Amino acid sequence: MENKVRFYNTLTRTVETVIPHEDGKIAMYTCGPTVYHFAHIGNLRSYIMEDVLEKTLRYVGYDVKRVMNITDVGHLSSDADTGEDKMLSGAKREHKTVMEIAKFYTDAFFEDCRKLNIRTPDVVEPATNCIQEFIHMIEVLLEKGYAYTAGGNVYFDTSKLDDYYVFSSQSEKELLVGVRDDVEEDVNKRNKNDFVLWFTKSKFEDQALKWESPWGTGYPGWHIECSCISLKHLGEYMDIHCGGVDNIFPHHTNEIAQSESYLGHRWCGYWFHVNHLNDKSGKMSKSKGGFLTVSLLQENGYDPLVYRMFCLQSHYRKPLEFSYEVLDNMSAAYAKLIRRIAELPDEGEMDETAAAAYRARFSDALCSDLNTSMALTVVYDLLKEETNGRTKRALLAEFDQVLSLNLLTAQTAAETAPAVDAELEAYVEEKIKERKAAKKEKDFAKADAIREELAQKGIVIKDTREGTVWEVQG
RNA sequence: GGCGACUUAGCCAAGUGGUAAGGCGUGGGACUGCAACUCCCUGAUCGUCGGUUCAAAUCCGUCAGUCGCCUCCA
Repeated sequence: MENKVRFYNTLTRTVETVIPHEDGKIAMYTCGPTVYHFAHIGNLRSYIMEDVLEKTLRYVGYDVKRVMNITDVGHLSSDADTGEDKMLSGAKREHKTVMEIAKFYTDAFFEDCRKLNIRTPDVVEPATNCIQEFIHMIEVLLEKGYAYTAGGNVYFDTSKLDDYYVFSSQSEKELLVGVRDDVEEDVNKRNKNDFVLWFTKSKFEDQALKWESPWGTGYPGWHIECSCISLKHLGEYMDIHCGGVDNIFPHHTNEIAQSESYLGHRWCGYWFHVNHLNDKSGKMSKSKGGFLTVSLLQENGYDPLVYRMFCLQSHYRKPLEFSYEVLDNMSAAYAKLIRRIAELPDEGEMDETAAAAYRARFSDALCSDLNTSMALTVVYDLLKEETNGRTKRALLAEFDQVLSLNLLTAQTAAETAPAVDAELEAYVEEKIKERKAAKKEKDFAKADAIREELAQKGIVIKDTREGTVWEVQG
């Protein structure tokens, strides 16, 4: 039953069944955040979908070990040695040290993840913890002839590989360097796609983080960290490597080049890439600025889980366009869903026949290239199913292990309303009593006046079958 | 210029050869003094043109549009 999770493998460009290197276990790696600024909701889309993948694997019975790095050094705005380090510019912007910046934004990242019910990976490793490992790998690459030094830096020699462009059918000839105006070409490179493994030449006035190395004092290139950190914690064979589609080239391409050259054998068999969240003007990007964060959504009154649901109702390989209109749509859908579930009576005998059928449908949806939209449909179908509330609740709790939408534990609007003091409560209860009397005497004008009076104070009343209820509008 | 993805009702979206799931919204109805909640009903032939096939949203080709990558990016 385990070997049935299928998803699109960027390496083979087909949907494949995952067959792990070690039976029953999955070694999974995720490129973590660059902690020079807040993660925006587009970044978080990837982490949400990867979270669903991880939980799906666990749901069907795999023992998953997941590792994530934190890029706290070496991420230049350009791969030439003239680019400014993003950590450094973040520190300058906020008048803090690089380490303070890293700490602050790492914490902020995991706080966002917590709000979105994204599980923290089993291992989280900052790049700055692994400098010795980076140096070791670079030494081996130099020994094996896959790397060379030039102009003070160490470069990976892409011409030593038969198949550098593993993810596409592009050839070196077809790739243009400098199609964008702002890219500076590094004259030290032997081949246009060679990339830096170690920098010693730094033009930054205050490069805060530097380490001794056989090539001089300096700092690592961007790609080396993911190779080393994954090897350190997951060993020589990794099953699934995840990230956003924009990492396919050059980052993941370079990781493969380094890792397989270092190891001398095939490294990772399955590559899972999540497509971008766009807004009307195109890709939401950290470097473009003006991006949306989870905190901003909350300030605008949205439950972060509404955003999670927004992501789940789409497919991870499709570009998804963000708009407040669609988020409002989802907000209504989520509130309604939670309310319906909250009303399910916890009664009856567990209906095993129905449960088995729904379990099968649910896991089939997720195992079919992570069809989260279909998984949500299974939830809706279950709510409509002719079976008892206890069975539905039990299944929903189970499905929520993967969906993580707080299906049963989310609070309805009434429950999240601000607390009211006793005085206000007495006042409202009195008014409701007055209104009830007015209604009894068919004095609807007075009844409506009382309702309006309360509404002015932000109190909304509703006549339900069980009597009049009220809540303070948050 | 090269590579790649996407295009299904007002919006989101499933569906990979046999005559279109689901959600939100809209409209109508039931309930309610009214309203809200809830419940019921309500909608598309699948970007264009052409081909393959007994049969295509589903396969092939074409055109168009949108988006992404090509050393900042999830």
